[in-house]
Amino acid sequence: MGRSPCCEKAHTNKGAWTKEEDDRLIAYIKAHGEGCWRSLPRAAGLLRCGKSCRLRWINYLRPDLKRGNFTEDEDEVIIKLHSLLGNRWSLIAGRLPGRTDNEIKNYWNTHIKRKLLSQGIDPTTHRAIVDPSSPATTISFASNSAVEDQEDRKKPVINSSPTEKQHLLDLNLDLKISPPYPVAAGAAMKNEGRNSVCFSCSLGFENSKDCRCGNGKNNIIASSDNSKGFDFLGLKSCVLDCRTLEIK
DNA sequence: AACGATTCCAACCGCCGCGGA
DNA sequence: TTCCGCGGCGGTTGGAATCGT
Repeated sequence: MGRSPCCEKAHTNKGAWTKEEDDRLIAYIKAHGEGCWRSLPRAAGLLRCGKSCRLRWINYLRPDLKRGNFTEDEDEVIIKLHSLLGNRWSLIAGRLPGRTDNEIKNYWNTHIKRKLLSQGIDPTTHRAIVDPSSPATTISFASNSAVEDQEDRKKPVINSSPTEKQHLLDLNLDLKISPPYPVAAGAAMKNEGRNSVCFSCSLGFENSKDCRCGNGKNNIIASSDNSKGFDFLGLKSCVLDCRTLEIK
């Protein structure tokens, strides 16, 4: 039994897309926009399954895609976000304009994994690979009360003292989203002068009466950075306030 | 030049969550 | 409340391109 296939497999092409198929897909989406992927192939005159069309469009044909090598900055952002989000490639891609989840996933598997391993960092846990014969070292992006400087807080903290090691050894980087502490959030906005958003806005409820940050349309305050899309989790600016995340 | 090994990435597969009936 | 269809996601694969011998 099981789920019915997403399309009639007997009459669909597979494998690499031809120039003609690309042109048809582009022309159709330009004329009608992205929409019902299931019916798109037939409407566009393509012998492809809807999923295949969607993938081709999103990963290759979309006009806003940035092609070419990843920059050092992008590398850093990917590593940082991966340490926080794990293999949530679509979330990571959402923070890198012009990059797709598939592209980032491939890049991670082919480049970054190797790069981290060569630096002695486990790409899965983002911890230093422990050599049983040497003292354990832990790398953590968790907020560190001993490091108050904002810039320093964004850098990984390498701990190798036995006491700190004990404390952080079982740190689980699985994250849980929780509302920011009102006072802390307010203070953060006031002190840091950056574009933080309240929990309502971070969830996309920018019209909510609960909006406290002023980014909502009910509280129109000039916001240069957030004019395009909202800053979910504060990751757009690559500044993730650990106070809004609870580390298990 | 030829061949095998390795790397890279586009595309596929199957599962999951959401929303509508 | 349950079922079903759909879109989206992450893991995996196949084959082209590149490299090394």
